[in-house]
Amino acid sequence: MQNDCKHCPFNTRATTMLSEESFGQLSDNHLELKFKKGDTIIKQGMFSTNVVFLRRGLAKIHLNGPYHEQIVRLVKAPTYLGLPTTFGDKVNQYSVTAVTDTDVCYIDVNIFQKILNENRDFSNEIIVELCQNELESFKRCANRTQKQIRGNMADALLEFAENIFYSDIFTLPISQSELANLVDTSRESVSRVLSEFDKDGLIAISGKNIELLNKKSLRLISQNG
Amino acid sequence: MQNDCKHCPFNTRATTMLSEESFGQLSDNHLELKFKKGDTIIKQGMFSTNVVFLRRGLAKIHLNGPYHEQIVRLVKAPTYLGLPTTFGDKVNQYSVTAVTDTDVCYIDVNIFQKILNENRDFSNEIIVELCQNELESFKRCANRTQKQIRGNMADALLEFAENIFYSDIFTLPISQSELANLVDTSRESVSRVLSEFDKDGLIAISGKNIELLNKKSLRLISQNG
DNA sequence: ATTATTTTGTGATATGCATCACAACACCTA
DNA sequence: TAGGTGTTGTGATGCATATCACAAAATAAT
Repeated sequence: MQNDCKHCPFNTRATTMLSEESFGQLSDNHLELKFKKGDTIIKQGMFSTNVVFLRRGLAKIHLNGPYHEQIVRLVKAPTYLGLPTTFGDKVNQYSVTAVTDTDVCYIDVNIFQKILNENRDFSNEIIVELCQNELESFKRCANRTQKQIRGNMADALLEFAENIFYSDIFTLPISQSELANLVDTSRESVSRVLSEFDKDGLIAISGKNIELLNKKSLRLISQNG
Repeated sequence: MQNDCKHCPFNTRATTMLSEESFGQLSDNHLELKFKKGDTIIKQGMFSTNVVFLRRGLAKIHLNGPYHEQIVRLVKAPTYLGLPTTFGDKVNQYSVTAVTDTDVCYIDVNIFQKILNENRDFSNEIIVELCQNELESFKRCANRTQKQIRGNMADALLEFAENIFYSDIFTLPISQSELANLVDTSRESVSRVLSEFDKDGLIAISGKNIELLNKKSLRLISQNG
């Protein structure tokens, strides 16, 4: 509604090649929204007729586990959210919550499907992304279950620095409780391990700010538990 | 090579609608193979130019974890295997091993891609399958980490009965060691829990044969840890 | 500012499960 | 039929980490 999608800076190699008609429909059938940190972007159990394109920001995917809410992964822009809803029974199977302030586009499901069908590059792109997610799930599964806390914590810190913030200095985007949930441990263990890492000179903590001082050692810890 | 794909009984709603030309190319560019229980169907690290269609049988997906091989899931026919290879760098990112005797088709990557591009129903089908896999990964992740051994074992047994063998009496398709690996525990714990379940009258064990006697209780255990 | 609420640090304790150890089977091979 | 090789059952022990408990610090609310 607001903008012309054709000139959106978030177009990828595949989406820049859409037809004029597709761009027109897309422009007319999307909704740009801003979410504040902590806002719910997708709510598990709700009926939805939109795909969500996360343009800017960081979000967490979480769902109802048998006992408590479980964060299964952090996702960073740009990415599409809610594809399993779109291609399933139109009921959100997980929740997505903004971890930072976030810009998203809600795209009507039918338009999205239509564009997908008319643009093989785009549908390939989606398939590639889904395949990569699958692989990551597999690897995370193997890691989480075989490593112990220090290893998983080291992984998480390296992940933040290398794949999310692209800097060895960053502010923890989530609370220690959430981090504990994400790496499958307890809040207290997260606190203890961070203290240990700090004491051992691997990281420097000041409040929520963390600097990785010795990534080599962190990688070693990641490998040796 | 062997058969005409058009008359293959494993065609789905989407694949029966392929063009004559596509069927011709498919027939000329696929390889039907049989694998014995224990055979390697896909080998992690190997270069591959094929998608594998699992037509009949049961297989396990496993990959190199940080310390040891990790089974991430069992898959049953019909399904496509190796999609992340096809849509990635053509190097297998995981291994697949036949758990029962198995029939598969090796389909040339280029043909597969071509057919995918020419058939929106088929590519939708693939996207749907990938989305479902993602959801399952999420749920399994939440379950595995929140439940304890008895709960995960109950899940595994119910999964065998309800989603794989469609019968409350079945033969364990994998060894206790493998099962332990799959449910993230030790071989000894698997043995112990099975004994307990048997002692409590929830299941009846004779050799590798298992009968579920009280699925309601198993579901309860699944929920309460 | 002052109170209320959430987040964090750290000790003490409890426990689920891995690991070790070894015996009893089962299964293939010669 | 024996003898190797992998699988399974079950006790004893140890350890990583969850849980409990509470204080300190930070953040939000009034």
